[in-house]
Formats: sequence, structure tokens, C-alpha cells
Amino acid sequence: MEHYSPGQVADRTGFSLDTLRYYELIGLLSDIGRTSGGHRFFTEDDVSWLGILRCLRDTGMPINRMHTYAELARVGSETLAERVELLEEHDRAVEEQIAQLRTQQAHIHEKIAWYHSEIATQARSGVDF
Amino acid sequence: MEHYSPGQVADRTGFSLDTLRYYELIGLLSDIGRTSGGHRFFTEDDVSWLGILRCLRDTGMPINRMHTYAELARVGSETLAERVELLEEHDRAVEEQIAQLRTQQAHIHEKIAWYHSEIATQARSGVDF
DNA sequence: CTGCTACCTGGATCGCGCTCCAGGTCAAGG
DNA sequence: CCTTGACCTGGAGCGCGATCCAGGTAGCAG
Repeated sequence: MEHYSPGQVADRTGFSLDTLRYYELIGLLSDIGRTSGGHRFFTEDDVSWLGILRCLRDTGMPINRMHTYAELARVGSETLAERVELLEEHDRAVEEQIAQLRTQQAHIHEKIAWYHSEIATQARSGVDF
Repeated sequence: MEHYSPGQVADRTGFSLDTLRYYELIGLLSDIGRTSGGHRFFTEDDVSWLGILRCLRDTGMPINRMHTYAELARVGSETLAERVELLEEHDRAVEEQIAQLRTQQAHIHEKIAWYHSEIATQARSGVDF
């Protein structure tokens, strides 16, 4: 127990096998276990770390930033403050991103409303040939 | 008046000169005016169309979707219904995107809170060498 | 007319984040 | 044992959305 094969981890995290290997390659994952035959196995901790990566990735954090975070985590507890700062900065970026989306969405709404009135006008003028 | 040089349009829309040319090339812009010498000039309509493109792009619409929209717009008023439908679908996608971001942001908040408590604990235990 | 900047074209290149492939090895069920 | 499917490695390739470049022309201020 507490060991997962690459395939199981792919299923649980939604990352592809290739992505898992890629993440290890570029240093987002480290100290991934290996069987005597060279096959990877993941621990519960690895899986929850992947959960964090997924969350950061899905909120648009670039890989080099995730890499910084991973390196801080690797160092140990003396980097807790730096890590929380990085997350807080990212949180602000996410907030900003949402605000931007809302603003642009408002423009889309205006455009949609304009289309509706245009369509209504067209209907009234009897254009249906 | 009512004519803008590529450089002016770049300034006003925030798209680079290269991007303007690229958008024309791939069919997001059409019937862009040319001087006798072959230099482009943009009308007020072109600029506002670019405003729409910017809005769609910034909310994550892929180019091939923008292209569909552009083609519908090119056809004329009989595609109004299709265009509004496309925008409404995109609007739902944006809504979804925001919801996703909020969900993931909540996880980030949890993580941040966890870090703060961890840091507090570490402070209490007097680790400051 | 001269200079100078803005603009032109076609095509190559980039950065990101994977994704795919060939050619092989491992490991578990029958 | 043997098969079969999951996994391994190194490296090439992809899709998107631009971005850059070389070598040349337009067009305006002085």
C-alpha cells in the first residue's frame, strides 16, 4: 500500500504518463521511487504534490515558476516563508486574471445584447427571403 | 480622417504590427485598405473589429473559433443568429473558466493558510538558528 | 532632392508545454 | 515458462500564437 504505479497516478491526477515523466525530467518531481527493474512508483506524498502542481498549472502558473516553487520545497522548512509568498503572489495574479475575464465578459455581454436588438430589428423589417 | 496607419492601430489596440499582419494573413481581418504604394490603412470599423478580437482572444477563444466568427461576419446579416450563438457559447465557456479558477483558488487559499500555521508553529518552537 | 522612419513581403524561428515514437525491458496471470 | 500489457529511455515532433529577420519600398519633413 501507499505505492502507486505510473498508470494509477495518471488516472488519479489526470496527468498523462508522458507528462509525469516530463515533470520529473524538468525537476517538478524529484526522488520518485524506482523498483529494482527501473519502473517508477509514487507515494501518497507524490500524489498530493501532483495535486498542487495541477492546481498551479490550471490557474496559469508558468512552468519556470512552478520550478522555483519545487526547488524551494526541496530545500526544506527554512523556505516556508518564501513559498507562501510565492503562492500569495500567484493568488493575486489569479485574482487579477478573474477580474480581467469579468471585464472582457461584460464587453461580450454588450455585444450579445447588440446582436439581439439587431436581430429583432431585422425580424420586424420582414427580411425573410 | 478615419484612417489609421498600422503603427497607430498597434498603439490603439495593443496588437503588434506583426500580429496585425498575421491576423490579416490568416483571415481574421479582411479588406484592409491599401495606399497606392501598398501600405495598409485601417478604418474606424477595422479598429473596433480588432477590439472584439482582443476581447475574444483575451478570454481564451482559440484562433480557429475567431476565424469562424470572422467568416460569419463576412457573409452578412443572415448570420447574425449564428454569431450571437457563437458568442453565447463562448460566454458560457468564460463563465466556466472563471468558476474553475475560483475552485482552484480556494485550494491555493487552503495551502496558504496551511503555510501560515506551519510558519507559526515553527516560530513557536524557536527554530531560528 | 535627400534623408529618415514607417512600412512592405516571404519565410524562418521561437517558446511553451507537452506528445509521440522506436526499440527495448519488466512483471504479473495462467 | 510464456505471454501480454505496462513501463522504460532518448530524442524527435507538434500545435498554437505569434515574433523576428533580411532585403527592399513608401512617403513625409526639411
